[in-house]
Amino acid sequence: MADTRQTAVRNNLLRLMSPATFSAISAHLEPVDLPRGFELSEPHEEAEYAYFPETGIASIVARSPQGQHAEIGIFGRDGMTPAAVVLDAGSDPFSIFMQVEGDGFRISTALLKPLLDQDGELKNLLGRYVQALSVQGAFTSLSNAVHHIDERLARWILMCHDRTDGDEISLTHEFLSIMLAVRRPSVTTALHVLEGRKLIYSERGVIIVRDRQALEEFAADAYGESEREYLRLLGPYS
Amino acid sequence: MADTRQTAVRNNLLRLMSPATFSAISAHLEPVDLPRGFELSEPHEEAEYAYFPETGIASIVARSPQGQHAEIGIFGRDGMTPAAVVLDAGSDPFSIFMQVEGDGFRISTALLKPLLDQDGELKNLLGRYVQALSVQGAFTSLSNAVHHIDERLARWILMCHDRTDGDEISLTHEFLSIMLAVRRPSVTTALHVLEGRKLIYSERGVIIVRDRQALEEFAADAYGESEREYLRLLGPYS
DNA sequence: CGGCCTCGGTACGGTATCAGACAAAAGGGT
DNA sequence: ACCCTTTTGTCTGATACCGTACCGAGGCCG
Repeated sequence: MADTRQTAVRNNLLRLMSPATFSAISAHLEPVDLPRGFELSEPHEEAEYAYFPETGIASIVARSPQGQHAEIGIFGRDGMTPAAVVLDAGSDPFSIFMQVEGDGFRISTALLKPLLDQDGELKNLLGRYVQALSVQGAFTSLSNAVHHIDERLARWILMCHDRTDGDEISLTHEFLSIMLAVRRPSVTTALHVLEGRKLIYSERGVIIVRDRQALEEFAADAYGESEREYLRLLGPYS
Repeated sequence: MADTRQTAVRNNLLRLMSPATFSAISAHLEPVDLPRGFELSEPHEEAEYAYFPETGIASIVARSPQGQHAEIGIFGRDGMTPAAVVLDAGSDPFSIFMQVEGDGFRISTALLKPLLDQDGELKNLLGRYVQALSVQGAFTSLSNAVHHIDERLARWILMCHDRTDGDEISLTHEFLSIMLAVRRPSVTTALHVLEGRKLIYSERGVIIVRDRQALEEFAADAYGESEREYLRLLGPYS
């Protein structure tokens, strides 16, 4: 996309690049559709492309040898993948896939890597994003350890809401149960709790945020720290 | 410590630096004692020094606004702190402190930063470590979500054992309960389980690994993934 | 030795969540 | 319109873990 203008993109990392860096990169950016379930990166495999979403939400999921899994982070227009390319690590052991469909840009990692090596400012920018992502993972870990399912669900809905345009998030209970690493019926009852408090509407295949602020109050201890860290490092993204 | 020879250090990251990089750094390394409880870095504060432990174990702990806390990672001679300096992030929101006393080296972050900026190889080395650390955090998160307390305890003992010289690890149940984010009596009973299976001895203030291999088998699904990732990125460290 | 403080063991009731199964409802395709 | 699949709601019993409290045991100090 040689003619993509930086002010027109929505991905926060692309927006934050210096004009010089952006023009060097944009020559190689291809727009891509990111349908639900699309694999941005597979565990232990070197990714061919780096992705910068414009819309939609991606999940990063860790899987244990015996097949247990849990989501350790999400990102949308606030981020990119793979972090491994920023850290000279080649691959990482996670599944990264689209959870809410969208679109974005991709660039071959073979092209991105040399750009990173010669452009310290770019490397620092993406480094700060990696920090934000890993802080998000850390607070997910804390939340998994100490918070109840309904609070974790509220946190998760808020994080998705931050990354979408409207108030609708379309996903099934089944899917949510994987993200939160709980039973599917536990999601159903937790959603009923949030609905009973008039924080959300819940319909088949879709959750609608009804009272964002009250939802934040409900999530209380579970939501906010990693968002503050992102803000400090990279500014607001919506 | 201008006369520190690279082959004599035990910290794996220092060992892996190129001789040129090491000699540039070693001029500024000061040896330091790291007593139990020593704060390597405080939340939201820019660290004055970077630390490279030679012995002992440090914990990285996240705290929620309401004061809940959980350990998200540990490191000893396999690592360093703060990761933030590698990622141009200034600070991070965690408490990092010595959990098992030891010693190591420190270098002023003001001196380390310019070295990182001009030495891409060094930045990549520490970048790979940051990846290893964040993978460790991710699997901690998974473990918090899906594994039982006794398995998580076994994992945790194994991770400490990897980073110490003998088979003894000295810490109290109280301390362990904070690390695992569980009640203190839950630690007591979980330790009894491991002891009953003859995997460890447990005495006042100290845990002794008795059958390392069986302990790994017990931890099974909880232990190993992040260790494999470290090995891939940075090799063995003991 | 006696006192004290830290640390570890145990007990009791309560509950969040699990495991598994089943049934009702909502769509989609032919 | 119908069937068939996907998604959601609900039930039943089990259990892992919690909050709290209390007591014994080990180590340290005068």
